[in-house]
Amino acid sequence: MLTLKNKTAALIAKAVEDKFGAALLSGEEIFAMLEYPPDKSMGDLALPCFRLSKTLRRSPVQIADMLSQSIECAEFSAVSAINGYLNFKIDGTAFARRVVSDVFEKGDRYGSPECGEGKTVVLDYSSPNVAKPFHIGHLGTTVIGHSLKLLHEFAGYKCVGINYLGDWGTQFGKLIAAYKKWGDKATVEPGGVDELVKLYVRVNNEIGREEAASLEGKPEGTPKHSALADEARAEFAKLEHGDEENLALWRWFVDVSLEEYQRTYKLLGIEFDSYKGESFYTDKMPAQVEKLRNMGLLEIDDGASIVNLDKWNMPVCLILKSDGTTLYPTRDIAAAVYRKGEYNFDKAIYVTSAAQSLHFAQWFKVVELMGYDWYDKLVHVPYGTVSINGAKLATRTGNVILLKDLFAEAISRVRDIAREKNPDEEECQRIAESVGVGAIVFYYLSNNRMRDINFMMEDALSFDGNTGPYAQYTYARTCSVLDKVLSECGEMSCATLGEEEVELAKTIAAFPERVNAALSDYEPSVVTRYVLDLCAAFNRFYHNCSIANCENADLKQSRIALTRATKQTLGTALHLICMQSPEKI
RNA sequence: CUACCCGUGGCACAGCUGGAUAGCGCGUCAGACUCCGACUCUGAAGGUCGAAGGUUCGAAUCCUUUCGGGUAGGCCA
Repeated sequence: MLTLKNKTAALIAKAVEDKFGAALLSGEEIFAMLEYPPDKSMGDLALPCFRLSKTLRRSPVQIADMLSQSIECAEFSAVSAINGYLNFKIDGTAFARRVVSDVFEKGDRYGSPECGEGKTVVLDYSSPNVAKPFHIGHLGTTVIGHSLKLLHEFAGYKCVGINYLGDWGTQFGKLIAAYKKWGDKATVEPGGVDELVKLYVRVNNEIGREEAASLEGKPEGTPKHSALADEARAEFAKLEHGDEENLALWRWFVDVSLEEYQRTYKLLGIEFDSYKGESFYTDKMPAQVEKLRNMGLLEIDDGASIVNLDKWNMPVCLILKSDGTTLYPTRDIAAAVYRKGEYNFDKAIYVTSAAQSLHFAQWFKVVELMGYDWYDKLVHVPYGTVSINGAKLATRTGNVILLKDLFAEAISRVRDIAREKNPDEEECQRIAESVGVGAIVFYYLSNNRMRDINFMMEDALSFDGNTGPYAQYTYARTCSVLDKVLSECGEMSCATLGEEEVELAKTIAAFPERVNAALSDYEPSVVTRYVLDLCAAFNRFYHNCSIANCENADLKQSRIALTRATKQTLGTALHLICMQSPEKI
């Protein structure tokens, strides 16, 4: 459709020139004005002529009339003027033939914008905090981030997926202190992150209790105190100074956590190229702080070192605390500089909650002020917050869903259904994993990423309507039909096609521009919605047209070809939103 | 207080570089399997697009104001 749109725009531009003299409008201008009519009975492509009436000094109705008479093209079965709109109806059969052969020719590259050749993009996403539960709040960054990676890979970019682990900070002092007090290998080894979380919660509660006790009976304004908190600080200081015991414990905590996260990543089909977390950048920050200071960007305010961003209507960006220690933005800047050096990226994408938008705007600005000319290659991709069945996420009240539990639930539901049809236990498990996890991913990626998501358990796990299982089922159906006609090649014939077939071809043809939109808006949901459009078009076609049982031999070949093209396109589209496409369900 | 994001049928969401009767799913009601996998398809009911102004030939879409919800705002990340 894209190329047809181009061609149409050129044709119109020429017609305008013929009728009104001189080159009044360029093909690009016309291209931008072309749109898809709301109702297909009006046509397949339309040019509203209202805006042209000023430059062409005619009424829109007249313009449409005049142009309709002077445009001829084999691709169109009709060009008509209606109420100031110039409508084009394409020759469906010819169009479908072209689309399908295009799909066959490009294969799994069909739909790629091919705009990333020779370019590198670094994507920072998922990035869980070590020793903390990996819950539904992390689903957004993980799944949006990975989909963006797949989209960029599809476009030809070299991609580097970075899991910027939260593996450093005072919380490790607390954890180490807690472990030394109450923990042991025998519980943490099998218990994993859950055990670490228990220790962390316990140490925090204990510190809170000690602090409250320290205030009891004391006059107002007495600073609170906790011996355990002091201990935790001391443990972290030891860790920072390279104490071997603490370092070993820390590494172990990281490994235990990562091992567990990997299970979730594996279910999602995600692998990262780098796991360099916060700890990696600790020794890279001083150089950047020094640079800031030398450039005179740093101001001291209340003892803290800040960069003033008044001019850009933003609050100050904190670089160093009054005790001289670093902060989040400091580390992000150091990490960005390091990554630029390491990967020389053409784009660095950060997928985090929209709650961090200000933070990113601030440190991006600081990077610019530091004179790094690649500051405009930094992209923050925010997304809305998640609530569960209408209630806010809260670890304290227990209103959280761990990702591993959510997936386990989804998988078990699918497995129950799959068992009824499939006796092979191993295959059931495989299917259950891809369909169960796919249901959740699809549900999540259905929404515009900026919208706050209200995670409705029942909807997420549902199989009816616009769901992941529906999409995968449709894919499996294309496979199943093609299985029946294995021996036949299924090339487009000269048979005249009906409405459902042409509609399907048009939907297949729309894929490239949807991929383009998803890429330029950093919006995977565009692909998700495309998947639904394609499934709807195919199911309608499937319902109304016999494929394997079609009696007209020519028509049958065309229908098989359309089914092949659907399978190819749907498979690619599903892949782009982190979904597997099993051949059988 | 300031900034950003969101506000579309009962629910959950598309549509937003302005364009022809505002779409899809769930739910509700009514239909369709001697037929390639019914996790399917067809139809009906249901909306003053939060509200008010403005710009325009034309506004869910742009501007202003306003209401409601969310998030953030110097020593957390």
